[in-house]
Amino acid sequence: MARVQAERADAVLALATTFRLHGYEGTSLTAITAQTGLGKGSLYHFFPGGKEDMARAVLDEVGDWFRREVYEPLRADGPADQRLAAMFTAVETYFASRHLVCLFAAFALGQERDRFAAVIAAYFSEWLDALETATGDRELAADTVATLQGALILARALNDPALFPATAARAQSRAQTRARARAHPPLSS
Amino acid sequence: MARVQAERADAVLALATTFRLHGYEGTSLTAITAQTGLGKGSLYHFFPGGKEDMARAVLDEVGDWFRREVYEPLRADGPADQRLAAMFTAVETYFASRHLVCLFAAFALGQERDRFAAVIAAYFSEWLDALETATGDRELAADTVATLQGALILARALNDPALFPATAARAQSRAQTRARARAHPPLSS
DNA sequence: AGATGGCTGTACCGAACGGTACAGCCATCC
DNA sequence: GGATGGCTGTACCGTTCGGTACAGCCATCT
Repeated sequence: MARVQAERADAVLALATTFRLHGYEGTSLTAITAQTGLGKGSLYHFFPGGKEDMARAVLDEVGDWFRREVYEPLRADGPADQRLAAMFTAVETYFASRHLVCLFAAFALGQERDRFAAVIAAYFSEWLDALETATGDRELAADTVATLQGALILARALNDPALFPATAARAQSRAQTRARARAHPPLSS
Repeated sequence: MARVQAERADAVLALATTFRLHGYEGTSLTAITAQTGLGKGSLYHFFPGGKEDMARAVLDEVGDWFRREVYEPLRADGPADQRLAAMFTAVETYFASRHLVCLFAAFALGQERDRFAAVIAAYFSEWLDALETATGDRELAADTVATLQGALILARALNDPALFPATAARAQSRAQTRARARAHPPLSS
């Protein structure tokens, strides 16, 4: 029993890499068997729904990770500066070891968006909500997430990994400055 | 003779829509024949290199458009405010009628990135260079392009088309403000 | 030791894939 | 009114696709 869940979880980790590198359409079952080391029989035992089932498991796993490591800290107690810093640290280390690809962004661009529309929208709107909770500014939240996502694309497109943390750092100080200004408004406002 | 080029150009336009909606891997020759109204024979007459040749023609066409309508105005004479405004107007109207998908971003995320790496990198680095020329600030250029690209993803993911122009408008005023500050630095700096 | 059942590899399926070959249509030009 | 050649539809190629069927291995439990 424990063996089952452990190996399925391992498979999900390997699947995440494959889907990240090749996208949904571009991921073939052959590539999956190579990456996971599992035969088709095992795959369809763990994921009766086939490829879509596998992708959904990966999206769920990633979504849970962000919920736990990114969104919750944003809603925690403490100064906004600290909560924002926690988010940026988590996000930067996450994508640095994930080939600078956000799975949800990749799925949002292709035709697979319709198939996974609900879970994709949930991922981003939860992120926006948590950031709005931390900063009190919905527009700032949108600008921040957009900058991060765009920086991932730029870093991939220019094949310049350092561009992501550099852009993220500027977005962080901008967000912290504006959140601070909002918490302690100047007299003129 | 004129007939040839005209029909190939028409095919490229139809191809752009197909690749935008389905990505490179997700675009089948069957879908292409349906969208363009051309049989495989005609397609392989116009594009001897097959699917990759078709995609490359589309990327070239889009790249030329941006070079002409976006990058050149950024390098033109006149106040930075005006050049930036021209860029944002062109970009917003462009993507609004293109399903809010940047073809180069979509290709940068998938496995097709390697195949088209050079032309993808050229598209973004030319954009950054032109923006740096207009604002004198490389980091501002990166932040601006990243915000625009991220806003496209957010708008697609949340299925909220209005999010793109709203985010773009904030990025525009931010860029104009900072470019203005750079041109007329305050005494403290 | 024997039975159970979760798990696995392999062979295979029909469909669709990207790509090729080629006969012929039909507007142009002499 | 031929002859030319750009262009087109169609049949077909080998390969790979996602998915299924199933026999059997082997750790567990009695």
